[in-house]
Amino acid sequence: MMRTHRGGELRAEHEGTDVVVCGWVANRRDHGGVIFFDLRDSGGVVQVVVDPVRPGLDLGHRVRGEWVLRVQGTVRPRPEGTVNVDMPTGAIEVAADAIEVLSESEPVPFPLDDRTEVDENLRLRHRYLDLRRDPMQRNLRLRASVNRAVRAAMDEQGFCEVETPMLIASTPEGARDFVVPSRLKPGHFYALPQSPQLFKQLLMVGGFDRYYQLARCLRDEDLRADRQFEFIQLDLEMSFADQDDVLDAVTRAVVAAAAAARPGEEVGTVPRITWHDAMERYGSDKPDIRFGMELVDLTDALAATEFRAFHGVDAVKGIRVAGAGDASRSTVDGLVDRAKQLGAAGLVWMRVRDVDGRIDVESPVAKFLADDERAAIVATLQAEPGDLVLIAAGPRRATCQILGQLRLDLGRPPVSEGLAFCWVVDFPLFEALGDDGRPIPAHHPFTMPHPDDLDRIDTDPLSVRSQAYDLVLNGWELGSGSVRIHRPDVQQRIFSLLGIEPEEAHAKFGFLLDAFRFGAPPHAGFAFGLDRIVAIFAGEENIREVIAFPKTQSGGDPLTGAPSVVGPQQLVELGLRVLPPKT
RNA sequence: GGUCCUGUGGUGCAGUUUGGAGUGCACGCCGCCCUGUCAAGGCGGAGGCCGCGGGUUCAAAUCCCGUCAGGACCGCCA
Repeated sequence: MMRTHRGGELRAEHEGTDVVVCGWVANRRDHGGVIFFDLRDSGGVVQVVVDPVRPGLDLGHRVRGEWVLRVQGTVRPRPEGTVNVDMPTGAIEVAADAIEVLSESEPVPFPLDDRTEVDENLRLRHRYLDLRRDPMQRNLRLRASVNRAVRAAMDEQGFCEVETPMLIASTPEGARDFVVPSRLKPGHFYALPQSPQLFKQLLMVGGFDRYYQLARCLRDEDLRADRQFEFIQLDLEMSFADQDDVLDAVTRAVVAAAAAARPGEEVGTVPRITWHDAMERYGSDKPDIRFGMELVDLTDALAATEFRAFHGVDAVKGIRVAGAGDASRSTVDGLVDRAKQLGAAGLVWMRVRDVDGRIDVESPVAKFLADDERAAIVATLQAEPGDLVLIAAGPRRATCQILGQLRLDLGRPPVSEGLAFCWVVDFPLFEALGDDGRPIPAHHPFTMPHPDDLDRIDTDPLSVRSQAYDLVLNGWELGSGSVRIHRPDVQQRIFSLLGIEPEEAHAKFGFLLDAFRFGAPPHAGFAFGLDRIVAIFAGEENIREVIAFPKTQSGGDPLTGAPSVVGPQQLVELGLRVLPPKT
């Protein structure tokens, strides 16, 4: 037997026990007459005491950081006054009787303690060392417990886990596909799945009325702090289910995940907000509802104003920054610049003041506003002396989004603080009209329109809501889903509206449309990103911190050197020829 | 495709604004000393293509141009 215990799990109750522990030397303190090692294993760190004059133990002087040791010894209480209350194992130590060096180590290229912020490129090049560090150990173990909780929650609700293929046909919709050349059919390619979307709908037709999968998804788009080429989604689909059923099932899964990751932190009921309200109140379709500072509509209050910037515009909206009335001129000028950079024509700021018992505002534009208009602004925003008020005017959507961004700039807490899930429902079916006048789907073309809006689909498509919904946590979009169209006639209407000819539809999605001819159940589904939810649970701003072997922003892996060139023979076999680089 | 930030012994930083000898701090590494430390301590030592290339200059870590790498963001991500 290699070991009897994990050293990091030894406690006072083990006193007197003969143990064998294995691990890495996290630190050594060689006093000459006595040597201490901090031995690290997956359970934590335990102190090993070595008396180097004992036979066989003089090698203790030679031992260095990150050597792998097997230590046989006795667990004993630490002497009076040497207990370390900061360590879980601090009450005891392992008195070594024998030490076996299992593996030596060169000096490591960066410290493995968690006090030092190490260059990320260096961390990734030696990810196997980085993984030894406490934050990575914690994050990946947290991730595993989230996976476990999610699976348990899905199993409990009667979902059946089904794997779907990684090598599939490319469809031109959506993100850029990763493609894989076919050897047996040169000139033909597989695509790696952007999501199991079509397969899970086929599973519904196939009678698996509750499917889920921790699905690996791949999209060849530029990387970000919250986006990698490949990522994991909890993907699910339900037959004979409506939007409420899906929201309920997903809520149970994320609440279970939160309970596993953040025990003792109450998630509560997950609120629902319509897309329209999210845009109006937060200026975003992924509202961070952990804090207030909501957008307030001032259009009506200023309907009669003669102030040019507010006159005759689509919308005037404001936010109240509580207590920021003492912001310096350079600070507010910075906010104006920020707003302009975001596309605003300008930004009006007002310091709310108490003038002889009367609340009024101090602002460069105060003189252009009537007394009752200034009063209306203060009243509508419920502003108080000492507050700063920011007002933007212009096209409604843009104005909301600009103020929404300022709201985040000014008030957003660190992402790790608190857990505020919310559902955003009633998304518009179409995002906008394309250059050809055709509506552009906001989700995907299988999304069921809202039944109340169906009659406007031809006359006023942009006003049509869909049965699509997003899940948001602390202002991060975790995922989205929808009720699907399962009736060929409705699907045909949507396709023709989008300008997709029957032949084209058949070429792209023929297998799904065929399947729907043979008794397709009504179904709905969802998918949310595990990397993102785990990152937030872990208090990380960056999903690379919860992925064992992530890619850099330029899509490379400094550890393995991917992507790399392949040999000519490999290309020949695949029927490929590489073009010379563009000059 | 674009904007911005960063790149200095093994590591983390300062130095760059205002050009003047590779100058400094902390950690690590090597050697010696040391019996209760836990970021051990003391003494001594080694270690540099200032990312790379070009330019300006009497002189460049420092200014300019380009390039590479990492990061943040825009575009992109149905």
